[in-house]
Amino acid sequence: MTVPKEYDPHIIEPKWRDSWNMSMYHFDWKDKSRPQFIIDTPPPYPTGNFHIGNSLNWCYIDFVARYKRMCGYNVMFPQGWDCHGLPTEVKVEETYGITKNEVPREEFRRMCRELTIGNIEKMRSTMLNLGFSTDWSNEFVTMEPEYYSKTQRSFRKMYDMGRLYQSEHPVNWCPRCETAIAFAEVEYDSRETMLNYLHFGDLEIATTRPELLAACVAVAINPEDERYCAYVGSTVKVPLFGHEVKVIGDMAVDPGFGTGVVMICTFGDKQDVRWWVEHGLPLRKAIDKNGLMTEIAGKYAGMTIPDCKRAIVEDLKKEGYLFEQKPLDQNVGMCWRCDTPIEILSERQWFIKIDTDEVSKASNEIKWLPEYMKVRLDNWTGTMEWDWCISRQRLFATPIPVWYCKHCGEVMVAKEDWMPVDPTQQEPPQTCKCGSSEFEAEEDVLDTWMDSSITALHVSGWLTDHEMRLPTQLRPQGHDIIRTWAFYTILRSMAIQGKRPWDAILVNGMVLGQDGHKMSKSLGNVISPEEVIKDYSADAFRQWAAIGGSPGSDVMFRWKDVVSASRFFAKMWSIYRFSMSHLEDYEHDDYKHSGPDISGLKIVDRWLLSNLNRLIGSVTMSMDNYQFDEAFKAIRGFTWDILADNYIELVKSRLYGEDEAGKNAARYTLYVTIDALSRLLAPFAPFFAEEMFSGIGNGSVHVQSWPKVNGSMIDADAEASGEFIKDVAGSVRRYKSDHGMALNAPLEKIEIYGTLDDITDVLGATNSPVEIIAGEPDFEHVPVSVKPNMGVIGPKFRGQAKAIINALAEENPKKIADEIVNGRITVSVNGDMLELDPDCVEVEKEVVSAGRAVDVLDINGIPVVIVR
RNA sequence: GGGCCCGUGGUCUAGCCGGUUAUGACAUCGCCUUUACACGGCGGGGGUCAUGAGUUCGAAUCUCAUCGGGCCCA
Repeated sequence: MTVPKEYDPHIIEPKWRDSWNMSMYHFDWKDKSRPQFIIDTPPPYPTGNFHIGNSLNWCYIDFVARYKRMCGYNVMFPQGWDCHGLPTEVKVEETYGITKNEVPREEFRRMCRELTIGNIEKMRSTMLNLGFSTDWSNEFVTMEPEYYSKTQRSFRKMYDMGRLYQSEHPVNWCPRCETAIAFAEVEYDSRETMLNYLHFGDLEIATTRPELLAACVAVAINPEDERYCAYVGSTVKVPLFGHEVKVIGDMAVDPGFGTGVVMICTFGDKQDVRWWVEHGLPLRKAIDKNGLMTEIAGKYAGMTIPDCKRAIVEDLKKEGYLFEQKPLDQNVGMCWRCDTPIEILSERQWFIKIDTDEVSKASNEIKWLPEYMKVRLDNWTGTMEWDWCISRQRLFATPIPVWYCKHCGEVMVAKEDWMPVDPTQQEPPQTCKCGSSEFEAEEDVLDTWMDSSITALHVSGWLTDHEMRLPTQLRPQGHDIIRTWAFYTILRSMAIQGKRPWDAILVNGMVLGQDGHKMSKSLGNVISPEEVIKDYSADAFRQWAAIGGSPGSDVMFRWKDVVSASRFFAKMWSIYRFSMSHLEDYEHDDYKHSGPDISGLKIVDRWLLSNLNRLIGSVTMSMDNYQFDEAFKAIRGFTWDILADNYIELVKSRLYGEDEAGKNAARYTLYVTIDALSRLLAPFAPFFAEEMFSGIGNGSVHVQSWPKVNGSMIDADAEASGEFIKDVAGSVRRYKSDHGMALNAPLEKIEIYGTLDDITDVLGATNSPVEIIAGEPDFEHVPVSVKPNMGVIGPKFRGQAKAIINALAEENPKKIADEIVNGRITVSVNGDMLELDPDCVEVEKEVVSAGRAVDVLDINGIPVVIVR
């Protein structure tokens, strides 16, 4: 087999991508013999761009999926698409130059669908290029009836459980998107606003929202504030509007803020809502759904909020109410989609009751990776005040399956067997209790988190003929959506099935640009995975993902990491090419059937195989702990430092030599190592590993088993001897280098004063005669210093340790060295004689040559004499 | 204001339930074309492990404080 000199990923990667039979990654619903490993893959929003952040997360998922499959699990790595939502609506409006109200509802939804289908296609292509082992037989698309009927059925089920209700309640409202949004969708940003001081009846208040004067329903003071406590119970007149409001006392009022008097409006902020509820205040709606002032704002009616604010401030000044203005830094809640400041409006909405105890209980059963991410969920659940508002006033989303009877107003929630259903297009198939068959459709739609919070249920086979497989094994996701997707999924899984959705959650970090900042178009630091594939390779990108940082931490994208990844593949390829040139006519089946003849292996072979088995052990452990960076670094270290830089150099003479037994031992070792490495690399570099494995094995590497540690090959003696040979070869190489000699130049003789059974590879590697000599050489080792071994002395002598160290420093090294030979060291500590074990110290010796024309190398205390 | 994470050579990073000379990558400098690889090999320089205090025989590692950075929330 001829292996090309250079590895060209632009040929190899498309070759495998196009020839792989993806059915090898399918989950087997019927198989009960293998343990299941179901991944609750995040369904990305189909923007048409599978970006680098997605890619990092998917690399992690793919590492796990491929690893678990090789370990014998029945793995499901499904792929979903979370289609519904505002961005698509906005994009459609932009693309066609329309607004959603200008075309029929169904037409608008069709446009959204089409855009989404095209976007999914683009993202799928990137995913295939990145080599993900997606199970496409378990793909789901939330806008398809098959999926959203499940969303609707979940609505019905939770309605029947009494966990869903409709109510007029204050909600966060985005005036631009004209929809209610959940708290999870509110982002905060600090902005400078003006704090306005107003004469307010006999009182003085400070407010940042003078435009809400029309909505003022009370004035509050702290009852312990002596300046104002007498006013509690009285009424004051609202400036400009003239209506009378009560003065109430509430401990939540901060006497130190502003004047210590605050006006309560319906609603300026969340605190207003709390007061409104606690004190049973009336409701005055001054802002409508479009963000315009209502009738109660009198002459300001119809104005936008900022216009109204300006006009009212102007009038307050004119009328002499406003006596001071101070700038104030304030955190403003904004819509996460469009950054418009949100308002709190009271509207009739659908809500899901939140049971935080239930969520906490499930969260405690789930293994969080990294563990500290759990705190984020706990903090969120601990501060929830309102239920989850699930209705939205948009179009492209799952319809709320509800009608209202026109006669008696009764709510008719669709039955499960009517679903999927769009109440705006269909009439209920039965009449109302009151006998009427005239209904009004619910036009609101569901929050998209209602779709995506049942992914775990969906992939587990919920509402199908398959056996239910909940809990799934792994939820991989970003830390930015812990309070949304993770929270809602747990809530829904517990409510509907009474089970935790997953055994473990693996939280990935965000990808930062080369400059250390979050990737964003405005900073111009965005890199697409397709770019990386084009310039380097998918495997190199995947290696960056593996090695760039431990899961959970934010990872910087750096081109040089991709470059060094490509270099590793170049190196590995070169090793592979070298190995294959020696394995051409090699019949590895002999070894396969009868097992390796260990006795035929040389020390260096056993040293390598011992290290290989240790590698397998450590990589397996890292993979089990989702420590991909550790795993890959270990593979890289073994390959480069042990296999390439040392083993191959040491066995070259055997491989090119005449001794068949020695040659075969090296070939066997190379074969086993290449085989194991291709399997270890398979989860990380599926293309490269496949190419490698195709040269030595049958079938795809991705259906092979994960290598197992062969304990009998782990041999500390072989490791020590092998290490020694490696060190001798290395030292001699360095010696030649230092003395300006060619590295293959022969030396007259090398004398090793120690024990070594097999000198074959030392001979080969040094290209010089080697003699093993028992006993001491004709030069002296002079002990020059004694180094205390703190790891032994510390725990043993505790408080005395320091005194012993000092005492040892005083002693004559020669005396200590002599005592070590006798097995007991005595040392005088503060006048007392103490006995120490020899392992308490290390004696450093200096070699003094006895007049021969030689150079002496000291290798781990063993003298090696070089005769030139 | 509260919570979480982090601060290690020029840059990024490992180590962090205390114990040899603090890991590796990139960068840098010197030497080397040796029959897998110059996208390579060998070697060198470069760190008060943010600062200060404490616990301890011993601290990058544990505790507290300070400073700085990031994230989540109010």
